[in-house]
Amino acid sequence: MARAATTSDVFNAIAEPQRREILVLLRAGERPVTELAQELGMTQPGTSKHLRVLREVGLVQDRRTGKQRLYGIDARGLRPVHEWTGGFERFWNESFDRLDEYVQDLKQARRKE
Amino acid sequence: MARAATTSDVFNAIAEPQRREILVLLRAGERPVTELAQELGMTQPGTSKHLRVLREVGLVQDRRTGKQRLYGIDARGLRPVHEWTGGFERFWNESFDRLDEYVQDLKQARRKE
DNA sequence: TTAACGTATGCCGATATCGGAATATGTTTG
DNA sequence: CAAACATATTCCGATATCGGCATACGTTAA
Repeated sequence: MARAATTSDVFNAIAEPQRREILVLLRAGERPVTELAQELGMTQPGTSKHLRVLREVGLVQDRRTGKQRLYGIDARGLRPVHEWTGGFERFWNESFDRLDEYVQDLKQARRKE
Repeated sequence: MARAATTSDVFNAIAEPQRREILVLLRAGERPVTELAQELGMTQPGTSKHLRVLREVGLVQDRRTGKQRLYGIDARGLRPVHEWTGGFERFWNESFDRLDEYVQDLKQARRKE
């Protein structure tokens, strides 16, 4: 088995730097592929492929206007990622000393099992 | 070029479900590989490999106690991910109505093609 | 209809991934 | 030292990835 398909998982979809960059660019508004390609410094087909992945996990939407196809963001899918990482917030909010303390506590609790 | 090495990038490291599960398990306290392997339902070598990736991006630390090697979390590296996704917060904080409206607009524009 | 434009898809090569099995490394105990 | 235990590494196969290039598809305009 190789890695799970990027296509099915948001975590995987945003593991790609260029795709993250696309999302950042789209935050400023809808854009056609060609424009994105230019801003990313990559080819149009390459950009189209990244957009496809993002579309399949639901992070972008597209709509046609004449010959153009405008891509827009739908970042709701990022919320689970934000929340998941948020579940670790105490690990960077607590001071180092307190973190150590916490870890010590855990150790002790575990010993009692 | 294939995908960037999991080894150098936190986004990539947490793209793997099993690795995310490891982090969740470690949130409750330090654990040796064998225990993690059991809880994940995977082999010890397999688990060791995931731990290596997590260690290389700095999300876990290990320490020796006798024959055992205890793995503990160091989730500070997740902060950038949390913050990056936080940059899109307004897209899911905006009222559903407004978002819905937006989506309806997109659909309608599409029907007109 | 045909031409021109914008975009998507298909094929390819190089590489990385994940999991399994066997084995190597390292630590403690007798 | 040797045996037992805990963990890491290596090799492998099947598959997925990303980027480039050529080309197919779809829409508009002449």
